Amino acid sequence: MKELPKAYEPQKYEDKIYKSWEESGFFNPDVCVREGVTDADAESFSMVLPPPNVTGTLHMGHAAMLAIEDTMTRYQRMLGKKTLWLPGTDHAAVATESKVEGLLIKNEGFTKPKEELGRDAFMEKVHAFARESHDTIVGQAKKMGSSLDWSREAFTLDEVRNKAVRQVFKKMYDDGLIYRGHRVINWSVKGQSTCSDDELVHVERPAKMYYFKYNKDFPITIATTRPETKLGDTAVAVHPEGKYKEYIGQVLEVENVGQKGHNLKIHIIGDDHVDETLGTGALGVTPAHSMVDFEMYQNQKALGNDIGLIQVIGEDGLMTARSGSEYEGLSVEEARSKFIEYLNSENLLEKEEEIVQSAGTSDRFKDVVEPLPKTQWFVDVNKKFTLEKSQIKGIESGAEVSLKELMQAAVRNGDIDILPERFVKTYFSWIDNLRDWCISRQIWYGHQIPAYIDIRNKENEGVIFFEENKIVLTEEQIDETRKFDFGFLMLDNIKNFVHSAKFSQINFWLEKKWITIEDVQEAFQSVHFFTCKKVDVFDNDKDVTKYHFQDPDTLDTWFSSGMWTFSTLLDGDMKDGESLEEWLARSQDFQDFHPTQMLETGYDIIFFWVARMILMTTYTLGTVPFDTVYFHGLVRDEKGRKMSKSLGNILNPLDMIGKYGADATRLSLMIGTSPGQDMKLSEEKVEGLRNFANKLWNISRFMLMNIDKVNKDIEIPEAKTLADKWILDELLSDIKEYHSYMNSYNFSQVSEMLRDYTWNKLADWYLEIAKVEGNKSEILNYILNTILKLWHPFMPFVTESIWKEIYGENEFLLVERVPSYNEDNQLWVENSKEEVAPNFKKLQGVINSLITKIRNLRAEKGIAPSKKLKAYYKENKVLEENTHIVNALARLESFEKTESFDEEHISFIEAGVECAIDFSGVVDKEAEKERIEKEIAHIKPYLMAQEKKLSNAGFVDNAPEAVVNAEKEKLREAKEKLEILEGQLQKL
RNA sequence: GAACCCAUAGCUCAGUUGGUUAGAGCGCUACAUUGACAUUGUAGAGGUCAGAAGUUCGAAUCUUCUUGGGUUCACCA
Repeated sequence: MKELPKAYEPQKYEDKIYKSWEESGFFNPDVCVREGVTDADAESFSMVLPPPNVTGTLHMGHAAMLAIEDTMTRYQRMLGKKTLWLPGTDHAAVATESKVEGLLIKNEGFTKPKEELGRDAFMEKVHAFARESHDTIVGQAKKMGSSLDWSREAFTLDEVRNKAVRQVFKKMYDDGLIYRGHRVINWSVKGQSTCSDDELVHVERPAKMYYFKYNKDFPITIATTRPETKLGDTAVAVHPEGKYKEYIGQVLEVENVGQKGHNLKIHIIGDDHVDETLGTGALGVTPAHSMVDFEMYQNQKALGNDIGLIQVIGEDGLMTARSGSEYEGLSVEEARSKFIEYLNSENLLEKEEEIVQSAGTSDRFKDVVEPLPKTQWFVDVNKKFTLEKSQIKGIESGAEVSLKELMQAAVRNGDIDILPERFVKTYFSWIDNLRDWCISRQIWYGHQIPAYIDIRNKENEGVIFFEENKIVLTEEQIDETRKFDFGFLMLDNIKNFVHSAKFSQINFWLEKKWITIEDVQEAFQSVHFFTCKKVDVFDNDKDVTKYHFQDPDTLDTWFSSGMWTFSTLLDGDMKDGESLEEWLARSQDFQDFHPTQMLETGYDIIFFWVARMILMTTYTLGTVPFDTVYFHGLVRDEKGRKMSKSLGNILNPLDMIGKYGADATRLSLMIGTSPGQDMKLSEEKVEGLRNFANKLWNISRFMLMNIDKVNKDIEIPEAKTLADKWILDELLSDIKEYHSYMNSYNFSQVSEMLRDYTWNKLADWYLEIAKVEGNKSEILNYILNTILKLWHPFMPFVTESIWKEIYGENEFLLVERVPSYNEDNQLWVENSKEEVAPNFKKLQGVINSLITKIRNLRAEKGIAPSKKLKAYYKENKVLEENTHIVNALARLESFEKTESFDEEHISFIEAGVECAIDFSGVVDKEAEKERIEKEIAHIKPYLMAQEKKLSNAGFVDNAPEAVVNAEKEKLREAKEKLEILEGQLQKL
């Protein structure tokens, strides 16, 4: 006999409970084994938390992710597995840097923060922001109740991950998969950086299509929405078999395009991609400012026809000198007007057309990207390499494969399951269209590309790595270095150099005559560390070559997060001279927990992250990163819109937790949702589930008041009454379903089923009966323990709070075993369950409304109830078994005690009770019989016809085998169904 | 242009390989209320499962088409 407070107030319990979990150490599987709550030889379950970006705070999408993953984790832990859910955050390179830039402009009055602050000071701001953001995120994750093993927390940009990144980069470079290529890339003028194809968001906008000729004599009209780029045209592409084919191969000199003296050599080339039905049927080729045109340029080059490439737009978004003196320095818009003006004045413009165009926009910087030719780092996804060791189905160790093939094999051959299945199609169609991955970014925040350029190599291509940890400097190198007065450290023998703005640093290295990777690492962090490129800037007077220094490129953030499943499991620090393989081999966590079992994330990052993890992991390890991918939907507001600040429709998880508790917030993100389907969330839903949490609390409160002596480990007790049997049997069959739903990740179904059991069956029915029947201590104890365990993965706080209230502060529901289903425990005789159980409720309802009606009548007419009433109903057979009804009547009796009924009202109640009897299954049984008989009558003639059909030799011999088999299958199915129906009839 | 998803009660959504009388939550209506819980209880109303055709003994479920909404990718001469 214990008593809980009257209402559950989440705010009073949640922080305390989370703290107790953390202090217990049970989020850490090692502690669980050490403390004996998990068997040392138990199976392991591991999952990484998709690391949130350190760009701010968590939103509802993160909350959904945390809720689902925590539920998965807690379930696995309660199954007794060694369970690891590994936390971390993502530095989110571009996103974070541009966010900080924006904040500095907005809040601190900078206009160009990076320039104004300089590298060190700016990076300090970024790091401070990232730290703060990280702390917020961790705090929020804890508020949600996430059972993450914080002792293993990682960051995509910390030292261990950086070393892993450098190793994998080098491996890929050595395999020839990473290369430096000059090609057209997406350039954000605003962000002064490249963007990968996937980072573009296409935005529809109105545009004008201009039809024109380069000059009066030019035979072919072309069309474009970007006239200013036409100053850099080097070819016109026509269909090889089309109307202009006679021109193919000609080079037409076109003078004075756009301005006097701007002459172009236009090669007429044939290309299959040209569609004569579109535009003018010919295509002006601007290799420098269009990806498609660049490909044509490359194709021509491969055929030995160098059509040339003219870059007319610079990285600053302004026209270059190559566009002509009148255009140089103009913005693209100004250049466009000027060029159109020119075309008009020369009467070259044939037509203008209003069209809608979708423009590639940088997701991070929000400006329309400019395709520009640049030298960048790429990962070649088509090049074959030797995969030394492979555990992937269909790929032998030592096989020659490309990254694309690896990514395909991992999913196609069943090593990775993707749920819901339809995303498999999305995945493959993405891979089919995958181009080489541009991995370099011209920003400061991120993993610096671990490659250095030899400035004395004119080609700018001398990329070599630090092969050894420690490099001893020769006298020659030291002399060489001293020649440069701007702080170069020349590493001649390995063709590397380090430049530091801090001369003292360089001098220190020169003094000690050797340098280590750590020194360079340190330089990364604390001093300016530049790669440098030689540019064509000459000062003719002094005849001195000048060098322009450029900050080193950093890696696309997905390069490091692509390694997340294994980089997080690496042991502390990499030892000197150790290879990645050796490092992994001695990392216990990697041995224990990789591949992970589950990856749970939003479908919006299937390409960015999921695909890249598959790429990086299959390449590096020859294994898959995870066995199953589960995609949840995106959280939208109640009108189905994306949550965004500008719409002001953001529901903040912390607000929800504060108002309704973490359990309600979590459940609202799981109940009524299905995998991969977007979910609409409203505050009302959270509120409703807060009510449920309170209900659970009060159910427990009531049950405890009726339990004599609590027992944590109580076995299933004996059922004494029909009601006992019913409620226990419902529980046992729900346990069976529970596991089957949990194993197929049907969390919505599970929670609805549990809610139905807890609220509708247990609270509304069984507990009412228990009040009357009494003496149910053991059954109540057993049921209470069981539902708390079943609910725990979903509602960890309220269940753990109740558990501790009952069994004491030192007990942890967190590591209890979830009840398993056992066939032998099934108590109920099948038909009696169906016959009686559902009707308890309906009878109660009828009686209840009778009470109401009688009461109203009494009020109206002043009529008293009969004292015979109770006895009358007690004689009724249906009611004999149903003590609840008896009780209800007893209530009526006592309620009406002082007055009396007349005949009329007794018959009125009789009619009502007859109605109740209708509900009680007696009549239902007949109806059910009738229904089944009807269905049998429906199937039987079909069966006979089908059998006749199949015994007909003419049909069997002449029809195709597949058809005959299909007919046989249908017959079998129908027979099976008939058997089931007849079985049901038998029971009735 | 292509692929995918969605259309089921007033709203938000479930509905597992086709098979009972299509379900839940919220909302609504009526009633109850000293009780573990008003963050409550009981009951009720409300659905030609978007439309059409087909396959089938049987279709919300499978096929095709149509309509409306959405997402993603691509193209944009």
